[in-house]
Formats: sequence, C-alpha cells, structure tokens
Amino acid sequence: MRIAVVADGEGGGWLRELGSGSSPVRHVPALAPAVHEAEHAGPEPPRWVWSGWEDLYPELVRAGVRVLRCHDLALVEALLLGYEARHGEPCSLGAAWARLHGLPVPDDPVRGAGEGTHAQPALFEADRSTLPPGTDRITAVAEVHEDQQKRITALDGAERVRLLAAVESAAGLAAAEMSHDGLPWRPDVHDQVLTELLGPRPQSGHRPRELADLAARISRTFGHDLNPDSPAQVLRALSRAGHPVDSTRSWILEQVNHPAAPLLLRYKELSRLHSACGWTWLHTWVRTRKGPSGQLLGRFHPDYVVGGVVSGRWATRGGGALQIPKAVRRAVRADPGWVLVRADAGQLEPRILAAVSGDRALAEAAAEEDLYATLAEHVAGDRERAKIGVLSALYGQTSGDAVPLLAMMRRSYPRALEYVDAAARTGENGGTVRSWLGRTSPAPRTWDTTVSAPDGDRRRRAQGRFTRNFVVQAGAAEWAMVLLASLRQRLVEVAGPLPEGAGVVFFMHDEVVLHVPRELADTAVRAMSEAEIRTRKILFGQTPVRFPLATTVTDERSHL
DNA sequence: AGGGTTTGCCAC
DNA sequence: AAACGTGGCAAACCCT
Repeated sequence: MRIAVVADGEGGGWLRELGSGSSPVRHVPALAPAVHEAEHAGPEPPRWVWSGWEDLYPELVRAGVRVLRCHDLALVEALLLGYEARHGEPCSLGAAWARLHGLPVPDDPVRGAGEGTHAQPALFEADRSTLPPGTDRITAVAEVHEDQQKRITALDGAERVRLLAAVESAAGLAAAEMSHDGLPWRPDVHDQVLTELLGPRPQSGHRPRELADLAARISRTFGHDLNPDSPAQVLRALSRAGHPVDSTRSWILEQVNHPAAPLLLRYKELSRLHSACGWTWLHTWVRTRKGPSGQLLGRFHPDYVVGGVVSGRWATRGGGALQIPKAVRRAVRADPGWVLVRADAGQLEPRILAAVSGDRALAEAAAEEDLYATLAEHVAGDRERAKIGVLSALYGQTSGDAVPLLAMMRRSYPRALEYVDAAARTGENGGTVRSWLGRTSPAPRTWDTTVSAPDGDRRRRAQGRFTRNFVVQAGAAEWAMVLLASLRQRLVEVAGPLPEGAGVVFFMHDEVVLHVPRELADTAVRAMSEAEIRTRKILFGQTPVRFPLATTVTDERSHL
C-alpha cells in the first residue's frame, strides 16, 4: 500500500491512499501520530509517498516516529532526469508538477549549511514544495508519483531503476535518522587532541601557540616576516632563498632542502587541523547534552546530501562529515554502557567491478578475503603492484608503473578491463554511461569558462576517466545504499523497536557505524552481516563475489 | 566590501 | 612517485 502525505504547516496534514481509484483525502490534526499509527496498522507498513525526505521526515524523527519505506519524489525525480541526461534541472515537487503541466519550472529551494540538522520550531513547515500557491498539494503528490511510476516502467532497465528509486528513497530516511541521532563525539577528547598538538585554545582570530611559534620560526629562517598560509608568499621566499618551486604542495616541499621546509610542512599539517577540525568546528557541529546519569554527551550532527555526488555517493553541507581527519577520530566514543559497531567494506570497488563485468577470473579473486593478495598470487607478483594495477584500471591512471601492470590486468581479466575501457571510450566520445542499477552519468559540460578548464584532447581524456570511474563508483554507491536500506530493515527485524538514539549513526561511502546499548552488540553485528548477504543477493543474485565487512565493536574506552 | 576563483589538504 | 576518479572546506587571492 502506498500513502501520499503532505503537511498542513500547523502540525497536521493530509493523507491519501494511492492506487485504488480515487480514494478519499483524510485530514489529520497531528501528523506524527497519524503516520505512526498507519505505519503499524497493517501486517506490512505502507510505502509513504512524499515530496522529499527533507520536507517531512526530520520532523517526524524528532517526534519519535520512524518509517520503513518511502517513495521520495524529489530524489526519484533527480534520478529520472539524470536518466535523460538532464542532470541539475530542478527536482522539487513543484518543479516536477510544473513540467507535468507544461508550466514554468521553479528553481529548487536553497538550503544553508547545517540547516537540516538544526531543530526548527516550525511544525512541518509546509511550503518548500515550490508548488504555485493554491495548488492542491496532495493531488500534486499523487500526480507526480503516478507519472514517475509510468516513466520508470517505460525504461529499458525498469526493474533495476525501480530498485534504485526504492533504495535512494530509503537513503533519505537513513540520512535524516543519522543526522538526528548524531555520531557520539566526546568534546573533551577532541579538545585534548587539539591542545596536545596546537596548545591551549586561543582567543578567536588568533593563532594557537604552536602555529604562532612555527610561523615565527619560519619568518626567522627566511629573515623576514611572512604568512605561511599564503602560498604566494612562501613561493617567493623559497625562490629568493635559492629553492624555486612551482607549488607549495607538501610532496614538493618534502623534496626541498632548506631549513624552512620541515617547519612549513609541520605548519601546514597543524594549520589544516586547526582550520578544518579545530575548536570552531567543535563548537559549530557538536552539540552536547546531559546523559541519563549526568555525564556530558556530545553528538556530531552532519547534514547529509543524499545523491549529492553524480555517482550517487552522498555529499554533506558543512561540517565535512565525509572528511573527518584521522587525527581527531579519537573523539568518536560510544556512550557509557553502549557500543559502536563499525563495518567497513574493504576493496569495494574492485569487487563491484568483478560483479558487474561478469569477469570469471576477477570474480574468483573477489571471492577471497583479500582480493589484492589473490591477484598478486595469480598475476602481479606482489600485493602493492596488484593494487596499483587495479586502481589504474578503475581511475584511468597511465603514468608510472601503471602501463605494464595494466597490460597484465588486460591479459588476466579481459572482461573486467573491457568493461571499464568501454565506459572510458564512451566518455571520450562525449557519451554517457549507466551504472548497474541505471544511474546515468552527466553529459560532458561544455560551458566551463574558468581559466583552468582543460580543452580539446585533455578534456576528452578526462571525460573518459570520469565515465570509466563512474560505472564502478556508482555501482559501489548503489551497493552501499542497498546495504544501508537492508541494515535499517534487518535491525528492526532482529532487535525490535530500538531505544532512542540507537541504530545507524554514521555512514561514509563504504563504512557504516551503529551505536547501540551493549546488550544489543551481538544483535547489531548479526544484523550487519545478514544485511550484507541480503544486499549481495538483491543486487547480483548468484555471484561468487563476496563483500567482506570488517566489523569492529568498541566501547567508551576505545575509539573507532 | 563582497563575490568568484584558486590553492592545497582531507576523506573515500 | 606525484597528470588518477569523486567530492568538501578554509584561507588566500583577484577582481569589481
């Protein structure tokens, strides 16, 4: 059963069952309890049809309501537009409805960084839907939904795109839940890390002690004041000191034999930590509250952008959740009495390539725990070289050791290599490619006017590397979406309703983190491995390829 | 002063 | 060793 739902902006909303003729529209004064009730009324929960997860779901989650399945009109619209190589066109409900009715298409609403994670007092603030004022919104939802269903059915790979639409929609649910729950983050540990490396927290606008010291020493070394944050000033100073270089990248500085070089490298490292993940970040992105027994619990609340990357990977709006430096991960700790269960899919992309290309030999290697080691045994001699060979195939690397290794890969895994080579040729010729489930690569951009935009052959080759990588990276993103959806489902099946704040709390490309009470640790680990099995079956049916999850369980005493 | 661009590092 | 894909982000830089 599918139920369309829209909010009325006053805490209530309208519900309408879809699919059985024109069923009545029901107004409910309080949306959250109504959704909760419908979710648990039948033997199987409905699939909620709504304008987009960001419009409704965060507030439902705040009200303590979670749903299993939905059809997210905005996310599906983006997928379908992409399928027609119309990436980037507006995909809000209002935009989809306008296209359906031949009306001017409104831009999508703009969201600020972190907006999705700040508790808003608004009661299901209704209208971000960009529908013209006065439009019957529940009818619009029903119309756009019906239209999308038809468009999917008309596609060649309808079955797979339908699956893609379902898991992309589920990803929206997972994103809202994770943003709400947050990743357990100890502000005291974070502060300790910063203080150890940078010195005590400085007044805002000032350099911490260690950075100030380093800047002074660097200036002394050169004999005049300079700002180490300024690449231009550093280049000039090095050149005058007899060490001309064309950039201040760290691997270049490492080769410079001048007393300032090691200081600059250290400065860069610490400066990066301070600016990207320092006290300002901590203050902005980690909220603290009192736990049940009075302890201070911190939570990092990322603002995820589902499908924010063309390949289907997620992006984030502020907070940098997908680039947390290793140095501060010590701050990630389970609450007392709880555990973090982290599962990491190792060597995901080559395994995806093995599965989607149908290359028997590569699939056999991908049946093993360590794919690279197996490749090394079979062809490349040592593991490092095997890894470089694989990554060269995936990324289109052509320099260094790559050439002979690629030749060897081509001999041993012809179908796998042909799969990515074909994708690369399509890209070089200006074409688009599709992932396993039908996500489509954007057409090459022709209007890039920036100075740094490459031209001619270089641009064509770059587009080839992009489509080459797309078919694999997008496949990996799909695997991760299916895993996430399966995991949400499996967790509820095996553990029943979870306590407040328990569940999936973090996701990053090929890694998920669960936070659960200690007594649920084993259950969570089991749910994780069952979710992997289910994911493999859903995506690839019978395949020898395995997707080993490295699972670790940690309590408050140790970090991830 | 403010917006767009570049640089360089972080993650996968 | 350093022309290999996707991104985010902050500070410097550059222009109006």
